[in-house]
Amino acid sequence: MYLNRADQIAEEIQELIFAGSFEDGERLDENRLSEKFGVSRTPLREALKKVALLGIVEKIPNRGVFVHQPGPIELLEMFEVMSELESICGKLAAKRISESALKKLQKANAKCKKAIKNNNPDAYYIENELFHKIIYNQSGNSFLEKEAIKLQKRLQPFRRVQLRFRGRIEQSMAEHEDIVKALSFGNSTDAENALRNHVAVQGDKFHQLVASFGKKEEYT
Amino acid sequence: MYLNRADQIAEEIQELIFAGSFEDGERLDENRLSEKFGVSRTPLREALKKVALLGIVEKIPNRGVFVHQPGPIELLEMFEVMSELESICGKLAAKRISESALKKLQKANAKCKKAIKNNNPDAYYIENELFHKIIYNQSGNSFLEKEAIKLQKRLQPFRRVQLRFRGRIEQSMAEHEDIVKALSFGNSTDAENALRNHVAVQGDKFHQLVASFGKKEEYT
DNA sequence: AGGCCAAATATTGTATACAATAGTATTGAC
DNA sequence: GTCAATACTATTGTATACAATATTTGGCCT
Repeated sequence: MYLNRADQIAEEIQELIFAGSFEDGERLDENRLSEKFGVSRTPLREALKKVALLGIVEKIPNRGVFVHQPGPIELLEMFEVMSELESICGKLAAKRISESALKKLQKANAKCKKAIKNNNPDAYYIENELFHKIIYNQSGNSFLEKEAIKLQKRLQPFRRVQLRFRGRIEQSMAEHEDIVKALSFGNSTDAENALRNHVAVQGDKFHQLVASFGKKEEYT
Repeated sequence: MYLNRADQIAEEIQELIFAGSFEDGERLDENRLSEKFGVSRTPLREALKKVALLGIVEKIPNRGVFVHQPGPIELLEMFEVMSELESICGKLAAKRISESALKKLQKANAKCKKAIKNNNPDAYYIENELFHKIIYNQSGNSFLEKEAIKLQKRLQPFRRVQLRFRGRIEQSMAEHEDIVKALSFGNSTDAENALRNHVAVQGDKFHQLVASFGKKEEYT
């Protein structure tokens, strides 16, 4: 998938925001950024437009674009939607998943386990992401799949923070097992609930998320 | 909410596509369109970028943007997601809806009825949209609300076609009653199911949608 | 001194000019 | 006559120049 310079820059700006390189509310100066990326304002503005439409920054006409790091409430809202989306994917996938996809899912899960044993968080994140993406894909609804991937990407940095909490990875793995079981049995109700619970921010997870808030940079 | 010319044009292009003014697969020529709208290519390109990111047209680098009218499969997929989103909104709203919102909901519903009695489809569409938007809003999740509104807007023209089928509007109204009832009783399970069913394309509605496909212009 | 209006400055929005890329047609060799 | 290479054309992508809008600063009046 080829990208022109403007789209490349859009990706890079996203990464920078996710990495916390900008203060909340900071204005993204077109001149400064165009100089930084070594391009003119035209492609840079296109990049900013893209980032704005993804909802990562806010664009105010004739004023500029301002980074908008989601606050705790907004994050909880996004996680609530994510958990419901995953739940739906699970519900549908339980009925529609193929044998080969089931095998791939088990493989990805095994790699997750291995990554934990090797104490390799980066590998875990990658395999975990794949695990979930397989489920999105097997929902048999490519529109749903795209939406889920979009939101997953946006929440990714916050999920990582969450998993740093003691015991969370182990719990997460146990939940994966339940999910795989439900999907292989074609039990859509179980799959639905297991996935909703797996992603939802409730109970301990709620406190962990709130506690970790604003401390992102400590864990990078 | 002020919009600059580029964003205005983006809206207009969307409308044109929804209205079926372009063939599926047709290339949106930048020069032609910029002349048509009386602006230069710069704001027009920004408009196209926006429309592309909304998923209404496909942009191929160095080739141009091509309109992509959703086919039956894609439509079914989008309706499936819409019905689930509405279902979630209903589930949450049942627990969170305020008294005043409930009143507004009943008011909107009454206006829907009135519109039918007066044989005024345009009024019905507007009030029906409001009815659903109140529920999105009362989900208490503004992120979910925004996503629901976005998809609602995209599916709007197709919903209209559907409602043209005999008996559909009456059935739709009866479903509204059930939804209001469930919400006023705070019954989240009923609200969830009623809304999913109300929006889902199943049974007769499936055949109607498929049958109506490609006949949009007959009903405008 | 404080507030308000106006000029200056900075920044976004748009137009035009130029560059790069993809698609098409023409010409030449076999 | 067909295929391929190359020049040509059309179209998108980017840079720069200009216009419009918002913000800031400085001066004036009260």
